[in-house]
Amino acid sequence: MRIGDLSHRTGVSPRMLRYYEEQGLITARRLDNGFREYDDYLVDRVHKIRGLLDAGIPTRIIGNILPCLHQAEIVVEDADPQLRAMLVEQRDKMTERIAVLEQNRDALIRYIDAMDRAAPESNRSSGETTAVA
Amino acid sequence: MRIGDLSHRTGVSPRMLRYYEEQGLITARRLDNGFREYDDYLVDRVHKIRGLLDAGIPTRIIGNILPCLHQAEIVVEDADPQLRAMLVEQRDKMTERIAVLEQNRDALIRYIDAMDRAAPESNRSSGETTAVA
DNA sequence: TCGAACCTTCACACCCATGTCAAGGTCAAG
DNA sequence: CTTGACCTTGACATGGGTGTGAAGGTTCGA
Repeated sequence: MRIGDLSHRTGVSPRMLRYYEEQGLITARRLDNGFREYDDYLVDRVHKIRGLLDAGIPTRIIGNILPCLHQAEIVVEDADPQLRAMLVEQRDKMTERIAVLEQNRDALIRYIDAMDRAAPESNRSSGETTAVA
Repeated sequence: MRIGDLSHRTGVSPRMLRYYEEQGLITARRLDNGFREYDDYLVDRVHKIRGLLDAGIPTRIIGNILPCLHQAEIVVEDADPQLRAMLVEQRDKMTERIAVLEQNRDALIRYIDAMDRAAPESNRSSGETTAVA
């Protein structure tokens, strides 16, 4: 698949796909004409990158943890303590971010509920659920 | 409390406190000499701002949702549907971010576990727990 | 053969969160 | 009165993620 295809399949601009490559997050083979050729698994990978980026993780960190994210048990023979420390740090930062987000989301939920209770009948702008999911 | 105090109590630089004020996230009274004077409740507020910023929420959004975050039931008489839509959107984005972070953190946890199983005895760099907290 | 649609690299430009520095005012302690 | 620690505003700088445009190559269908 070429860069336009990957872009369409992921909703990420070609500009950004080249940037992620430059940052070492994805790699592409090259066709004879110089065009980038991407493997299918990169669609998922790019989605994962987007999610992490949106969650405030910078590309440098993403690059570090990405190899460890797909499945464990694979190539865990090195046991580099540096790497382990970094992973533990990122794990804890994520846990912290999760706590903050949950707390604030719950406050939002309560506020929205209060609005709805204060003004029944109105609001409810089409196909949207107030459920917590 | 003046800016240096607030800075010490929150770990946020004076520069950033002024910036948050400029962005409408906090406000300060002024003393006769022009110095900013902060109320105690701002310590918590600044911590909250930091948490949201670290979680990838931009100041503009923070400014919008912050008034709704402290307690519901207060001044919910307006029932502006614009506001409600924005809150719902942010609630959903947070839920999404939480899901992404949990998923990736869990992958990290599995990977770390796998490392530890592959290389017992070593690692374990002092006072750190592998528990999920 | 031509044009459209794609690709390449490179560069400039933007926003945002942040640091840092300069030039100056306030105030309390020595 | 001076010094040092604090405050003010304003400006310039930087890094990260992103958009956009120029100048040019490839490919394919009319």
